[in-house]
Amino acid sequence: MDTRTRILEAAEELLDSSPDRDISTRAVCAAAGVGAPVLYRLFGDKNGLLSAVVDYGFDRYLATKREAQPSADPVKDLRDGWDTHVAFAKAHPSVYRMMYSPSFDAVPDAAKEALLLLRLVLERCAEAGRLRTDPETAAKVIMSANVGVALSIVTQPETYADPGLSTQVRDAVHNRLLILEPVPDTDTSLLTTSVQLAALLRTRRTALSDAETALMLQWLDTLAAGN
Amino acid sequence: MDTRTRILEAAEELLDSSPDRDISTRAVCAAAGVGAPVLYRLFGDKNGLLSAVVDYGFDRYLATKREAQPSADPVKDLRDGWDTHVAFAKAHPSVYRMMYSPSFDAVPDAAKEALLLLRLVLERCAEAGRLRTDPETAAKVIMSANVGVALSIVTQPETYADPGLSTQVRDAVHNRLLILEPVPDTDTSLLTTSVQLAALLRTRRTALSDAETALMLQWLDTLAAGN
DNA sequence: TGTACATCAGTGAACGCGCGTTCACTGATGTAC
DNA sequence: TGTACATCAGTGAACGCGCGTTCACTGATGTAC
Repeated sequence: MDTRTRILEAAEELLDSSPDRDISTRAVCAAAGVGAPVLYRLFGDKNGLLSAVVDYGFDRYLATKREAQPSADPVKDLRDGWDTHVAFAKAHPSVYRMMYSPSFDAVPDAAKEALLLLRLVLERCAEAGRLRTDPETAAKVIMSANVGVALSIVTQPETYADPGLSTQVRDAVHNRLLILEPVPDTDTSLLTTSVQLAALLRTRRTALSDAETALMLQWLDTLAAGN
Repeated sequence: MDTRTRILEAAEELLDSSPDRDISTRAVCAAAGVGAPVLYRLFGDKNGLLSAVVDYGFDRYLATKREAQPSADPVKDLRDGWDTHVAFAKAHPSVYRMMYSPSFDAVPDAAKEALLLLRLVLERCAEAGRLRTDPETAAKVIMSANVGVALSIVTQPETYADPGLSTQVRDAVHNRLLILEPVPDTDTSLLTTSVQLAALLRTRRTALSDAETALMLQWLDTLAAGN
């Protein structure tokens, strides 16, 4: 293990055992067995060290995501992805908190890559006709709930440690966004949705003008009749 | 406003504008216009001050919860409770983060009271025959998802600020835990149907032209966002 | 192959500032008699 | 009502430690000739 990694892991270990989630560069150097100037040559300053700790966390997190081979069942992959996320949070509590509830202003770009990887799985679900909403929105819905569960477990284990909790939130969210049986007839669901929306438009006041509503109803008719 | 409150609000304001979410007692005293010894007489030490800031946050949070009169529809109260939670997080970002993702080891007892108040609403839902699971579990499921959405909005506004997101996560979780009314909430079903149809239009070829589809998607957005 | 020199990861020791915290004191207010 | 005294929220000024950071230097390694 090179010096840089040794310092990063020492920092992470100290963060995990620090009551106030703060560390001194001196303690990190002592734990890693190096003099202070080494840390400053490698990381610039304390902020540089902390950013590197977060990056190192995301590296390992994204590595677990990337090495997971897509299976034939994208919905299963989606569930596995949720569980992997929670497992990472449990394994690296301090780093996870810095990743998703950081002390800095900005969350690093790696968080966006994590969201992107989730969206890719959801796009596979969509292609399989299993997704109810667009992948972009679904990714944000799932990610925010996933982060919530993981942070709750990490910050309030005595209340949220129950292993069934994560599964329940996961399935609650997933089952709302996904179509459970892989059988839906696409045209029918276009038909059904169009008819349903038309009924709502006819009976409710909405944000649309009368003219817009009229034209929309006409198109909904087209869709409902459509080939 | 008494000195104690003035110090607490000065501390909160400084926290909100501090890039690294940390403050010095000196800066707090300066902002509150008092000498340092006053802070130490009132709060003991810096940790005492920060704990008091969190407690003060929970005080105001729980106050909004308590003053909300139970309506005839517990499911509506449940939805309102979710929205109140998110609104508080947006209004007090730093304090909210200390409340639900604190730097200390322990989350204060007030967090448990918040969970209890949520459970009380759920018990009313259960009495009305509207709850699918036990209130205790449902409370944890809802709370962890609610915290996730709120923290995502607060820490990554550029990605999660979309006001529809919170509603979608809320409804995804609620609709799984609750038994829907015979007459479902109009706005929600308009939202759901619009989003659903938009997803279909984006992924399928239909009888509509590209131009028609584009305009329709725009209107569906309006409906989904709509009042 | 041997010598001279550049490179660079490392060391020991100190600097000095910002910070949490405390000391000694003041002035206003309430109260017993 | 007036006086003496306790209480206590406040002040100005300093203490001193921990911390981030840097200085001057070393010893190993690679490389040109």
